[in-house]
Amino acid sequence: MKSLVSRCPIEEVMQLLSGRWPTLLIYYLKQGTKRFSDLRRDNPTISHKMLSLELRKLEDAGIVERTEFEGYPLRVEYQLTPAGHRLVPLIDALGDWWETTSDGGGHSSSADAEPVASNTVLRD
Amino acid sequence: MKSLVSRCPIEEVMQLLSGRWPTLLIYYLKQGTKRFSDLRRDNPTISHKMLSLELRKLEDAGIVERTEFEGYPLRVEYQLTPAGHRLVPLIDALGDWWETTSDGGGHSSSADAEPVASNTVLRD
DNA sequence: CGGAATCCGCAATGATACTG
DNA sequence: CAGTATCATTGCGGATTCCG
Repeated sequence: MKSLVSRCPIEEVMQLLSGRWPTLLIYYLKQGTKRFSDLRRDNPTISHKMLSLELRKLEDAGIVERTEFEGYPLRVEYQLTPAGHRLVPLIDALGDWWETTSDGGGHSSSADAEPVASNTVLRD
Repeated sequence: MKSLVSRCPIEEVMQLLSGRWPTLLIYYLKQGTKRFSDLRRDNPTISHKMLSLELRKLEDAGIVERTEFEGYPLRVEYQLTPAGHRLVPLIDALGDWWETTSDGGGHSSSADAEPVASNTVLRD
């Protein structure tokens, strides 16, 4: 999905949030400031490159703020911007909608649903 | 994005809504019952095949209901299910968030933002 | 440690033709 | 009109390597 088809804000947001990682990263960032390697630990399956790319995308969109510490070894921290924080409940609402829609087994609800990417890797 | 990485509902919803078309189709379907060709008119840039694929995906997800009329010429109508209707405001909220975030010019707000895919094609 | 550049395979997408 | 099947193409996403 490279070029926009309409000027519709919905399409523009989806262009930003589409894909497996954006919402997941936002989710983990919700927990507070994270370093690059922290996020890699949170999502073991994302490649070095993808993480870097996705973070930049979110940064450009003003959802994530990047802070670089020049020392050694290089160190960079990421955190949600206010806009990013405002986005969180909307994403949670979608997750909530999904649970109440797809099944009746609400094992965990919106604000507390915990991704478990760490060890549960489901491949086709 | 084929396989899931976590059992997180957020990731599952995104797997469904990711891409350019799902949200756009839901948006147009919000207006009421539509035929296949109506939806093609709404989104001139979607291919015949894609529309068919995306509609099936939404149908399988229980967001869209398909009604087939056996007469001739063949005729099929699509409409949002109750679950689909519940999803609409959530998507609108995202569009709303985008507008208040990316700029300060709130020219139109959530429930009334109108996609104009019909003629405004922006390529990179 | 964090990130950019490169190469490459595969899945998603699009064009076309065919069926009911 | 609506949908499927087939084939060609694109570009995402992953592995690797080099730079700061």
